[in-house]
Amino acid sequence: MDSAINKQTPLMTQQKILSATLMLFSKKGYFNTSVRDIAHESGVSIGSIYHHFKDKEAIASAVYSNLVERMLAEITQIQSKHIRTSSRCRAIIAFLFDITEQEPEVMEFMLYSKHREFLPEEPPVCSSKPFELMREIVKDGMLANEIQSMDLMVASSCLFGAALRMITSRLDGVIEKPLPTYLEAIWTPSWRAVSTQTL
Amino acid sequence: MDSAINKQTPLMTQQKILSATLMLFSKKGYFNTSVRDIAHESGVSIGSIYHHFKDKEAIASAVYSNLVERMLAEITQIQSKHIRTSSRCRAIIAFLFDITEQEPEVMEFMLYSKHREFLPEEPPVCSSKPFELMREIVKDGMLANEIQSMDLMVASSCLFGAALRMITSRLDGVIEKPLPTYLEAIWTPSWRAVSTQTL
DNA sequence: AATACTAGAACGAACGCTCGTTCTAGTCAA
DNA sequence: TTGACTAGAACGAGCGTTCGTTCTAGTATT
Repeated sequence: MDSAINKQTPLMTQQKILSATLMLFSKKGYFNTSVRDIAHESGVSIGSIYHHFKDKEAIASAVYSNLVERMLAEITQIQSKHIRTSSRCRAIIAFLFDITEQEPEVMEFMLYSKHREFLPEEPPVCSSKPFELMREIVKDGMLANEIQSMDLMVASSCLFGAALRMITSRLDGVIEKPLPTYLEAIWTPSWRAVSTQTL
Repeated sequence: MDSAINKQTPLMTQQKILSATLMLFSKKGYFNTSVRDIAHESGVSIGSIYHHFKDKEAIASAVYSNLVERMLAEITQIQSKHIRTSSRCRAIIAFLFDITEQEPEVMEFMLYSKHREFLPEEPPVCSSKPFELMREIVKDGMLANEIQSMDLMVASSCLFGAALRMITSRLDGVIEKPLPTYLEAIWTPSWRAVSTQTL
């Protein structure tokens, strides 16, 4: 029981299913992707897919919560590595820009798909934990007097709205250069918008 | 022909179909709305629907281009009524906030649905005419030295990103108060982000 | 070591249902 | 009577899902 036997299959199969699903969903969307497509793309049979997941929605749900958890972990780490609010928020935007370039499917699926259409249970993205944490960070920034005191939602939108807009534009193919190119250009005015300091 | 007879049906039927469709699409999404649903909601029969529109996609396309055209007209008018860039942009945000409250379906459909999934031909929203016009206005603002000179996409994202984020948050039900309440709160930092003047 | 047994992972043909679309019949104004 | 319009039954394709089965590996028994 306690021996280190390598069972090759139980989690690996799930992973294959999940990553194929993320790819297909971000490329074609939930409704244009059939379970057969997932089977074909992942190399896992339909029967096996249904052995591991209750139904198509459960696959989507697993993909989604994996990504949310990963985002949360990353942002939590950023929070602990930086002290000043400005460094924290800047690092968050840098992270979001990087991941948009390296794994566009992730961002595509997180920001750009209407989860409510196929995950009726799930709350909207912007009330998910990572977004809540971002607002938490902004709130701390106000308490520390780094950010002007104002409505929390307003401040968060001002700080991250521009970056998020750049991300969706990039995913739409409206921006040609990689996002990290624009990090400074976006960060300076974003921070200027809410900072207590007049630059 | 030129008499004032009220033919009840020719355009009215199309309008009934289009407005029922907008309502259903924004509530349940394209794929969760069947043509039968549209028939039932609009009070127009399936046969009649297919008499007026080639297929389901054509209905979606008509809804979409109607909205885009309407937006464009509105923004064009704003452009001509205001001279300074700041007034123009502020008025655009005010308009977007108003329409979000009065006809949330419109904004829901324009901003929040993944058109590429069901309108493969259509370019993404942010390269549609209204958005282009908004960028045009920003560009003029830079030439007039009202807005700091920087990448056009960056400036537009900074100016409108926060407002757009507020809109999607409101549509998601994360914000309880009507958007126009926040107009000043959003506008001040948004403008501060890109203005040439240090406030 | 050889055998019998068990658990669960993998498989894909088949099912039933819903969808978009077509078809045929009917209505009404000119 | 004609032609634009309406109606809803009928059709067939494609979907998500189920099910009976086979395959694989680990375990217990001899």
